[in-house]
Amino acid sequence: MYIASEHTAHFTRKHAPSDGANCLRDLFSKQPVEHRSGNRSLFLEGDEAAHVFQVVEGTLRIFKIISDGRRVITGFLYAGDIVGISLGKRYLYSADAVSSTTVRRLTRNQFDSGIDESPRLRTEVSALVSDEMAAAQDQMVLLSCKSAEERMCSFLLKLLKKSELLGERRLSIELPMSRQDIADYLGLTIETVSRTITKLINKRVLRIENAVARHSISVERPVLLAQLAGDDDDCSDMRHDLVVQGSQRRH
Amino acid sequence: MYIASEHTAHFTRKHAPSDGANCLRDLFSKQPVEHRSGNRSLFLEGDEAAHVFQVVEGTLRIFKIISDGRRVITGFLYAGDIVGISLGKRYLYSADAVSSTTVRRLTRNQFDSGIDESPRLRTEVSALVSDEMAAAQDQMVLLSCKSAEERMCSFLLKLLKKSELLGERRLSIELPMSRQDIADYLGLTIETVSRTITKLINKRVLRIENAVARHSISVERPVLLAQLAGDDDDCSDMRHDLVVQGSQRRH
DNA sequence: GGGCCGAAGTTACAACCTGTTACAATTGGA
DNA sequence: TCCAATTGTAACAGGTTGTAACTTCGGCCC
Repeated sequence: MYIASEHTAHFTRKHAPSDGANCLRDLFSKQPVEHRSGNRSLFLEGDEAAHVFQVVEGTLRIFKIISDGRRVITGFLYAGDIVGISLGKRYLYSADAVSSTTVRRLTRNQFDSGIDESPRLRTEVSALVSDEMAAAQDQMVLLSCKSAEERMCSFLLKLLKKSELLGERRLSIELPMSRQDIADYLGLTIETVSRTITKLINKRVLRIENAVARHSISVERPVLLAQLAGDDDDCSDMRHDLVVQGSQRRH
Repeated sequence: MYIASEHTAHFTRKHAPSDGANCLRDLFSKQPVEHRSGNRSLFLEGDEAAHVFQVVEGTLRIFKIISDGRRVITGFLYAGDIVGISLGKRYLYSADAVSSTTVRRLTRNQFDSGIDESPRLRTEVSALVSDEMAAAQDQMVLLSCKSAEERMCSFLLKLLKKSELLGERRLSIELPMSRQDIADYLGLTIETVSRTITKLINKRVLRIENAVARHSISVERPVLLAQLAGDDDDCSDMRHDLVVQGSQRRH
């Protein structure tokens, strides 16, 4: 199972103790780094889940190919994230590098025996799996009933928050993946992604950095972006009052 | 976290040993059964994850309420399934009963100490979590790029397979949930669900049982149903050849 | 350096699916 | 029986997609 960044990647870094294997990061630290270019995949859906990977640098793409050849990207992984904690025997999805990427790997046995020794690591793994599940749920909500614009804004907002966590001061987003990748992740077509970005630029929400063409975007109005994303954190305020039967219309 | 039925529920039943706590089912067996009618929920999203539940009979509904009041159902749970193995501190979603339902419950502590004692139970929990993740991935694929008809057929096919596992001989499906529930689960509107079912009846794929109105459906042409569902198990055959960049159109 | 070429991205327009709205039909309980 | 809730049907509108252009970018060769 891949790990859905956010809190977790952050978490992994923050609690870094001196040595031993007090956090998952330490487990990987002695492994050699491997380099991956765009086309060779780390593993394929259905392969025996022999390894667990940690992203050192770059971006990974987690995806499934369905019967008619279409691709569904179920997640992206960034530096610090861990992938392959698939508790089953086989990977549930394929993984390859979006751009030039370096990873470390542990065999399943190394990983399992590593976490067996330490209750602390077990807790960390549990937290990672839980985060991954939460990310999957959020993605289901996004795909269930958000418009193209809401999806695009949610996606950008997530990237923005991530770059803020990493200590970026400017409101700029690096998009290592292609428009096609974004489309396959958000359940849209490449044209809709393009059109939506253009619309957001016209609304003065975004601005294209002249630098690296269209893979660097600056956010002019982050507040508007958050509003357009439309996920006010699933309204954990208005809970106990209305757990009514039907939902409103519009999907 | 809820557990996504299929193999798992089956698994839980099959390996039932004599006594002790050799499988998760045994952990629950001594707990008293509780009855739930439609409106009182088991727990709400954001609540402290204090309990783990096992469905004894009936059907549960797992859902989130988003900011504008819409409801997204992320899963249904049937007899034998386990819900609430949320490894985090709080539930990721709400749960209530679709129809009259009975459950057993363990406190988080009871559950945790139960599985801590037995490596076998830990393995079982891992498998359940893995299955849950697989179900979430499948749902993402469904919501990403399937048409209304494909979604409806996938849903019915899943229920059909479940009833076959339980030893049903006739090709009939019981739908305990309402059309609105199905709509919120498949990311459609109630009208589209209605239209699609009507279309499938006209195609002689389905037939309405005159009995319990529209909550009992018989499948006339299961093969066609499977074809229309369009998930040829994510084409695990055509793997190693084309892991190409872009996907085809149509989402 | 200049020009050709392909890949990636953008834009325009028509077509289609689904959501919206409104109303009818059926069911089940008061 | 009436009434309310659920479900089914139909016409319409709207957003997203599909198709097909065009533009931009980057690499390659001369």
